[in-house]
Amino acid sequence: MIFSKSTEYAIRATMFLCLNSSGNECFKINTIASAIDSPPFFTSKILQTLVRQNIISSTKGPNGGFYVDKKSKPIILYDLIIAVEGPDFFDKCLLGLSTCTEKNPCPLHKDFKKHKEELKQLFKKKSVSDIMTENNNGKINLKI
Amino acid sequence: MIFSKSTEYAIRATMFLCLNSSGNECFKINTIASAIDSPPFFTSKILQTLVRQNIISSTKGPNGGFYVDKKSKPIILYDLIIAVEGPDFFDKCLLGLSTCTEKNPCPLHKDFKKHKEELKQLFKKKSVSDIMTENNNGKINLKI
DNA sequence: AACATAATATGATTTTTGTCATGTGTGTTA
DNA sequence: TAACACACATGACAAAAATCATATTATGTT
Repeated sequence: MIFSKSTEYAIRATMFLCLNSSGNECFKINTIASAIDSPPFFTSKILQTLVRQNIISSTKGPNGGFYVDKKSKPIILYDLIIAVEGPDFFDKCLLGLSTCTEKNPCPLHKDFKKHKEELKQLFKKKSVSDIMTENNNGKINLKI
Repeated sequence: MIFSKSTEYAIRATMFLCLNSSGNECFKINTIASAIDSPPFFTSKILQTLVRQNIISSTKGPNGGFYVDKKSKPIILYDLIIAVEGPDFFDKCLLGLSTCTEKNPCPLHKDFKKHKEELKQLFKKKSVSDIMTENNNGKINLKI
């Protein structure tokens, strides 16, 4: 609805990693992609940008793959989202106006501001691990 | 942020029409497009789909153009949005899962539901004219 | 040394966005 | 009333961006 496919894949893949990593094990891209029903090569590219931005980690070679470092700080959803969508994602104007500011707002600015801020805060306060433990009852749904 | 360019243009153009129509006057596409800083031919196509869906009106010939019928029922933002984005726009899964339902939710479903519903209600209760009168103080900002 | 896997670069496909040419109806005017 | 001009309607086309696929390279493991 509001995210690009790239971001959808990024979130679902990271969720898969957080869900299945008890220690520091790796998952190769084919395992991840088939677990979340995504195109492997495309997903691989997205995960590589996450690695470059230190959101997740990877190692090459046999038994290599992508992983999350359980010991390092948790992955905040907001950071994950803007890593793919760009840093100003949550500050864009609803009507696409670059001139839209607090002083010179677009007609929808006032009405939308509250909701935008709430959404931003939701994603800022929740980590991917938080989400996974919240959903710990029953099977986790990550497939199309 | 959450809308396509098509929807952005549709909303801005409709706002322009509501703002400038006291009686039943017409505005040709070049007037509209330059008022909202949008590509004229592309905008024209979008407005034509709005006409087909009875959201706005149009007439051909000299002094023709697009217009809003002030006497008919107000244009609800929700209707305008789904006229362009499609009827299921506000019901799509955040993670892009078609299997995501209340019984079988995606991991973000519960957290996002409230916000999605609030957004939906916001757009359902406001008409374009409402928005324009709300912003009646100062110049209305519809340009890029 | 052989192999497995991510990293990188390149290209193909699809969707979105934007342009152009022509058709169609409406009003004006001679 | 017939010719003409005007503006939307329609469909074909073009460009750009997003999505997806392939081939090659680099790197770490065994």
